[in-house]
Amino acid sequence: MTSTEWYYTGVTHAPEGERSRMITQDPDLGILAARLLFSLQREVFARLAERGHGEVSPRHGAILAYLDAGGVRATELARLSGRHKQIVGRLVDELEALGYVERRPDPADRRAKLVVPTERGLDEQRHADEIIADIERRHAGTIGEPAYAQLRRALKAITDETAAGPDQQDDSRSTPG
Amino acid sequence: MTSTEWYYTGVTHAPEGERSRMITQDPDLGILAARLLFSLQREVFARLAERGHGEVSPRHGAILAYLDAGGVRATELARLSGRHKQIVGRLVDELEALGYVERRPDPADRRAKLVVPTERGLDEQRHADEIIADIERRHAGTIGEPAYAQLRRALKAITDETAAGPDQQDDSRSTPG
DNA sequence: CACGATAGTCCCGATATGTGACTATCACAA
DNA sequence: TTGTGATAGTCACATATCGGGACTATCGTG
Repeated sequence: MTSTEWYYTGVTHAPEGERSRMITQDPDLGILAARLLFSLQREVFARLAERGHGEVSPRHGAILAYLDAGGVRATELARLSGRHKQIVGRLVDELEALGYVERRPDPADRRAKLVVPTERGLDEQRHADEIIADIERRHAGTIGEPAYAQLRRALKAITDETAAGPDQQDDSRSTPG
Repeated sequence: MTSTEWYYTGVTHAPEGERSRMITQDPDLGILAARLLFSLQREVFARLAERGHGEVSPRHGAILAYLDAGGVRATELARLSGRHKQIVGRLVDELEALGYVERRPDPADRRAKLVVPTERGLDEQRHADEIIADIERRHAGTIGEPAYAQLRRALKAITDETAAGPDQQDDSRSTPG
């Protein structure tokens, strides 16, 4: 989790000298999004560590989250995750060294290589999926199932409005899996 | 925007070879949070740049978001933003060089210094507030005012459950100020 | 007035990211 | 079948960013 940025607030007309307090009481959308993301990252990777996956960091989530058993090209991973292909290459190097993925030649294109999860990589994915599902269940318990379902729909609708790429920094550097 | 991490997905039981596609169709909470945060960051700082504040980055948001006219101690900013105090010190150095803040001695404690926004800093805050409010209005238009109000309440309720500090990376590196 | 804690800063090393260039291969068309 | 421009992946270098340790000044308490 190299969390890398902060945000702002839509607090309206805070009286002088009270801004920092108002922001903590009525945080803007950026702060809410950041808290949601980083708290999720913390918990997911802490729990992954307890389950034998202590060497992967949120950075690797950009790769792990989008792998599937059939293999995915690095370029595709870059597109999905919104990272530069050089960075994807490095992350794949690291994951390969840790035994989470393998590179195989793509039979359909000799320039390309498929990034394929190993059994360990698949295990990490399963654990990460479980952990996130568990967190989501907890949130559903906090605000109620219907409210949580609506929250997810609303987030999906809002985020579908915007696209993103390497120069648009879409991604979810937050997904571990 | 040095966005720095990605996340995972709670996709349940994706059939082999279909994971990456399912994730894009039904992204997990981490990916949703990341997209929300980074798209907001991109837009806020792009629009701030158009309004004469092109030299501040999302990193500075951790400071700018929590300043108020009365001044805030660096330690308090570190606590609010979840960054280490060394980093806060550096960000304040940068903002001071750019003319957004000043350091003044704290009359109540000769060890401490108050970080006080200059007129330029206050201008940035006002613009950032307006931009975020505008984005929030757009989102409300997309999913409806009541749904958006509920989204905000739900996010607040969920994020209030978790605290965060320098070693818990709460913050919202996303807020510009 | 001693003692432990706190505010802020400096220094250094570790981490992470971005850019440019390069090779191999592909797709398409003349 | 050969030439051309585009694409996949990688290497190397520069830059940005962060984290830990240590240090000074000051506080607060007994």
